[in-house]
Amino acid sequence: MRDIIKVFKTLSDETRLRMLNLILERECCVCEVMQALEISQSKASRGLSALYDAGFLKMRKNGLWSLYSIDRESLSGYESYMIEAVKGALKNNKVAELDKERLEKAERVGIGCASRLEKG
Amino acid sequence: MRDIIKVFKTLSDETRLRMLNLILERECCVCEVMQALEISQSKASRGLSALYDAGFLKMRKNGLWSLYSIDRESLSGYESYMIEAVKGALKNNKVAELDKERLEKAERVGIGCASRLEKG
DNA sequence: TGCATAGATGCAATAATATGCATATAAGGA
DNA sequence: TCCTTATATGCATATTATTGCATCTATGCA
Repeated sequence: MRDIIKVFKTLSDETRLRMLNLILERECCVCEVMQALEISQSKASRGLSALYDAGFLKMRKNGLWSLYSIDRESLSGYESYMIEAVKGALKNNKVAELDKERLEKAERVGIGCASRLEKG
Repeated sequence: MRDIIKVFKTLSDETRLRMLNLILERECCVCEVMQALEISQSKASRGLSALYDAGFLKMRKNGLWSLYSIDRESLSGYESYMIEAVKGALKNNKVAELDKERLEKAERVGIGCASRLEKG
């Protein structure tokens, strides 16, 4: 029971939902999430680690950067579904769309940053 | 976005999960829920109305009794799935099983009480 | 070895939730 | 009309969550 409560608690916060939705686009580092969502560094870091603790995200380190992405392999069946539900709920949502637009334009703070890696 | 946050918030509480799980068995009145879960009357009433507000339950009045049941017809797709997830998560859970045992034995407080109606 | 940088975290303030107790409401029956 | 009973709710308090700020840690590079 604890696990499912943790999952629901983690998802019952707008910022964390927006983060999850954003990372469905692609792997992100903390600095990109904070820029895309226009939130503080500590808020971004804490939100991501909550999603990580609840089992939604995996993380890899690359130099100074922490790169978070959906943990597709380890998601339980119902967690996968929750993600779909979130995706559906944020489809065509203005806030979520702006988040994604800002992600495109996020400053590439350093070479280890997710988007920079992606573009070679 | 608000709706899904409300759904997640509502489900991120042990008492309310146990209530939902209990009502999956059958329609219940407030007094049965309080006996089955061994909680106070105000806690039972508030928990049920939260589940109602989030769209999981429907309610009908019968005399003095408020009878709550799963609102199968009006559930959105993802809400139905959440219910399945809760059901799965509480399967074989000791606490949840005790809740159901106590529901069987719940005192029939009056003729309008759900279980009494059911048994004719 | 020392500096710069990305991210994590302790602490304190604030906000949001949950809960008990007392009381209100509404319906049935005397 | 008054009394009883099941449920709902206002209020005060307790509990938990969120967040900013400052600071710490770990890594890379000069």
